Amino acid sequence: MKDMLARFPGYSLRRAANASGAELSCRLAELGLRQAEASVLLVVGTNRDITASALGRQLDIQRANMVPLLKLLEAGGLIQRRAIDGKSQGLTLTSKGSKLRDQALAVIERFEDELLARVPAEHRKHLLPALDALWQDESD
Amino acid sequence: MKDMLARFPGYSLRRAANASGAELSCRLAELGLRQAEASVLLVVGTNRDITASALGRQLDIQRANMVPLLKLLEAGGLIQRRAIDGKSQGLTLTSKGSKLRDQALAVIERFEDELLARVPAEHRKHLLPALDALWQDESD
DNA sequence: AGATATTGTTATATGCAACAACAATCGCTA
DNA sequence: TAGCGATTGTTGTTGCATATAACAATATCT
Repeated sequence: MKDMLARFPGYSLRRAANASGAELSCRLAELGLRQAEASVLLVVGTNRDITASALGRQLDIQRANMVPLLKLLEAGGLIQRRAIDGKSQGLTLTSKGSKLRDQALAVIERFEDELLARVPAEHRKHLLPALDALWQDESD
Repeated sequence: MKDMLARFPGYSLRRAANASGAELSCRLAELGLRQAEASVLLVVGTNRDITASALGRQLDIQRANMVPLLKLLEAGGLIQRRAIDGKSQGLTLTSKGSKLRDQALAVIERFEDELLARVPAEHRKHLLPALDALWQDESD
């Protein structure tokens, strides 16, 4: 049965990420947000005037893919771009964006709590550090 | 910086899955396989004459999305379909498919070993059970 | 000042997954 | 056993996330 695949952490990782991702997407959709958009709101909210490409690096989203993302957020009146110099542009939340950010944060925190609650107590505190080791680069 | 997101297991889960998934895709590409295709080979290899929709259920792939996947594998001479009854069709690996399955398995096992090696020893054994709790349904 | 790197952008391609609809077939039950 | 409901394989379409290549404008380093 699932013998073949369930013993692979990598496979479990993919399935778990898909399952939980789908769930989170559902909940964020009620705010009219997708995951990538919500993550942008969160980061911009705590990093005033962060540059578009710095944001992309932090979220591991290619510069090119940030464009439609930011365009949409700007069109929705959630973020504001202002020129820092002739090349870069700083990002800020509008007040509308800031409110939505707070709502998104609440949704996400609730989601994360429930997610963690699903893992057996013995393993719970190990999950985050184990996951972090799989992607967090030593450098940054 | 990453303060905002790194404390969320769900976010870490997504990033870890993306990172490791990209890596695995790379390695499987050398065999001309994508992840979904490799997983089909593995499961069909251990479940002779499994039905297309049963396979989809096991891999959590919609019936509709199995079609092009299986079509490609069949066109590549890796699997064979034979009618079980007028409705269902059983899947089997061809000898070519079987060989490729073995290669894929070797690649995956190596990948999984290296993946696990990256997580600190204290957390290592907790990873799989913790992940499983996030998606494995109690039922099956 | 000039070579080099970075930034924002366009355009395009791929992989993966979701949904709706449909004809054919199977299986249960009334 | 006749028929109804569920299942199977399939088509077509959509959306989302991600990847790459190319480009003009600008900043930065030497």
